[in-house]
Amino acid sequence: MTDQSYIQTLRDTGLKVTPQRLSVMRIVLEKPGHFKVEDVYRRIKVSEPTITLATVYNIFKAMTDKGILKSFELDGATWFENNTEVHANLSCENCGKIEDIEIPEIGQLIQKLSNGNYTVRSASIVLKGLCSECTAELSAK
Amino acid sequence: MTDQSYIQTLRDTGLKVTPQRLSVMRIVLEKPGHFKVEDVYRRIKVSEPTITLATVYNIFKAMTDKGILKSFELDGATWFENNTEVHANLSCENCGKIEDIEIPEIGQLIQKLSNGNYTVRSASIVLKGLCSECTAELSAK
DNA sequence: GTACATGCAAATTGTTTGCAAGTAT
DNA sequence: ATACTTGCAAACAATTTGCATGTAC
Repeated sequence: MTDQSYIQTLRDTGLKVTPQRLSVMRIVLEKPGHFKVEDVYRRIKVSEPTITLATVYNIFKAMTDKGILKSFELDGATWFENNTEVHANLSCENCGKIEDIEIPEIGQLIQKLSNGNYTVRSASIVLKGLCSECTAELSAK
Repeated sequence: MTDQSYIQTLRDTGLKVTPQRLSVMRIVLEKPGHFKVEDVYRRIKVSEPTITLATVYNIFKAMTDKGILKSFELDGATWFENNTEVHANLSCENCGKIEDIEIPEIGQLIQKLSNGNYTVRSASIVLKGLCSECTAELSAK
């Protein structure tokens, strides 16, 4: 991903282009991942010491409102991710990693709800257990 | 539900029977519902003024650990419910109500994950949108 | 020039902790 | 008798707010 594409995304969604937003985007849009505000803030602060936590909060909120990111809550904190498709996030109680699980059927089930008696605008599916790696490792013994 | 059944539940799960726990159970096990610690605390405090928020937190944690309740996070707070089956909670952005949605297939999908490459110990499915009532009302116009 | 974004400090909200005193078993 | 539970106050973590200054468009 290039800065040009980030700038395009901001323009497309009606957000102004600022160095702070580009800094955040370089971290959270570079590759699939899960991010906490505090962590991203600390990473950016190294090269841009004037940035504040409140600004990073603002940026995450703006990007989520515009559909660039998706958020979910886990253990008292908000996480952000660039995978905006309906999917499950599995939090591994062994290694701490968060793993995306694509479950195409779930997207369809939720779609079906929206065609029925409900209106569904967002879905957060958070699982706790063991990721694929830890499941394999611990059942191997 | 009777106090006797609550006492039984506590004994069965290895929790001691205390007046504070019974007070909480009378509220959260009486009928299907969704509860925040703070709200339950305030309701109990009327008749038992010595109870503290920390105690109510303790009780919810103990009951959830024992599988009597289930929890999920929504808009920065933890909610508890007595429906311990896998289901979705839909938070209505119009009326504020939280509605249970039973989706039998989802339980099976998650079961399937657990039989596959993952180990799933808990699942939290939180939807935002419009509840059945508000969906009907707003599409009627 | 105007509306939007940032930086900063302080406030707020939800939750946890440590510990002494009390109580269930 | 012992381990668990409660009450209380204080601490903590995550997030939000208000406002002056700064910047994108």
